[in-house]
Amino acid sequence: MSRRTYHHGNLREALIQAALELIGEKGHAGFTFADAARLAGVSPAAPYRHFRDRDALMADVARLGFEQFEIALSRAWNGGAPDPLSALARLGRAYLAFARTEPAYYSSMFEAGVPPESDAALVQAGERVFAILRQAAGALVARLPEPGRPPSLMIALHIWSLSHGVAALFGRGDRARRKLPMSPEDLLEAGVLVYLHGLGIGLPPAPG
Amino acid sequence: MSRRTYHHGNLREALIQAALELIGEKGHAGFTFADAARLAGVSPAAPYRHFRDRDALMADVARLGFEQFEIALSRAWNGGAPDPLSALARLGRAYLAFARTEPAYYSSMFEAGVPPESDAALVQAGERVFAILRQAAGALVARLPEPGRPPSLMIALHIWSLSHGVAALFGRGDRARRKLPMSPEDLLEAGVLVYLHGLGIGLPPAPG
DNA sequence: ACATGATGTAAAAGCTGCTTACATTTCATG
DNA sequence: CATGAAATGTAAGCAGCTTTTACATCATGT
Repeated sequence: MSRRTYHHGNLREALIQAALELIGEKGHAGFTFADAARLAGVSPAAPYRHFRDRDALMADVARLGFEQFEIALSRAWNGGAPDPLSALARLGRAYLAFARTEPAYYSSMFEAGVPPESDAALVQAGERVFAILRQAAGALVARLPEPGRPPSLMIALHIWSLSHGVAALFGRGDRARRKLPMSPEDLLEAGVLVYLHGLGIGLPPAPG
Repeated sequence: MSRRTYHHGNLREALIQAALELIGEKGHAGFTFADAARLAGVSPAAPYRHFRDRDALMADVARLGFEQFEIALSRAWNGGAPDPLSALARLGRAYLAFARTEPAYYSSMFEAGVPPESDAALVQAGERVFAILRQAAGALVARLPEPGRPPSLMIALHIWSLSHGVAALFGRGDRARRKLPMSPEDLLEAGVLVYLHGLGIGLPPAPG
């Protein structure tokens, strides 16, 4: 891991990777600028050439997390094909898969206390993620009769809240708050099906 | 705020109050053992007489948070009176009120990364909170016909997840992730009503 | 009264965050 | 090429936090 050249060559990326590794190991609290520098093989002052301070690195990790999240979710949604309901099921599983396989990203995005207004690119990345949920909600609601159709914004907020709740409480392996009698994926899918049935969308879910 | 006696008298409590104050101001990341000691008017080494380390203080704050949370929620549920649906609405508002008015407690409980298994009393306090939700779900499901009745554990998990999702994403004033066209309370209540309607409980919610 | 334990302080070692001054490399431009 | 500027890294240092150790002070029970 030691380098031969004076210049690292790609320190910015290396620091982000180091941050992800450390956050994944010890959580967002036990992540240290100096540790990231060590892991990248540079002096403790070098990171300041690429990030204003430790918080700026955290914010960048969160931004990248939202960008990866957007890729994963939009791929899962796949334009709503073949039908919105099965696409939504894929979307939910992709949401939980991201929280499980990328806990470092997820906690930097939602739990590290990064002030969203600190970085315009960060809020934009978050907006693009939400736009996917918004689009999915719109496709689902489109099958309801026009009058009395519930607002798709509210549906998107409900689905997002339920997904985040399941992911944050039960969706991260050992750090989950509770043992479940089912997988988080099944829990979320069942909840969304009940919710959609309450809206008049889809089939009544099989109980049990 | 300076004391006259050599011994503080109630340093343990004072440190917890100081921690809550500091976490409320700067978030769980920017909370410092030394700062809490300063705020309590003692030397930086004094807290170690009452807490093994900084994380132990965080864990105790989280435990107290769950205990306060239990009091607030059980009072709101009030045995399900006068009827489970309106009691559940109170419960939801109490959940969000706690997250809003006690953000320091809430973030120490759910976002600070306190390992739950570190303290048996902590997990027990969490269990007692969940027992309230479990009880509420049981009361709600009791009005459904016995065969095909959905498991109340699952319902409790869904309601908890939705509540936590709304609270974490939108329920903390300035630190909320997004501006909403409605209050978090209304968002949660609408979501729960749709969900319960999907289960066959309660009246169909008014759209809009 | 007085021994003992509980609770505080002082001092110090090791770490981190961050700044400043300096060293090395890369790169554009003539 | 040559060469100066910009980019990127290092070294050294200050301030603050965490934690430990040795010591000081107070409270309590017999």
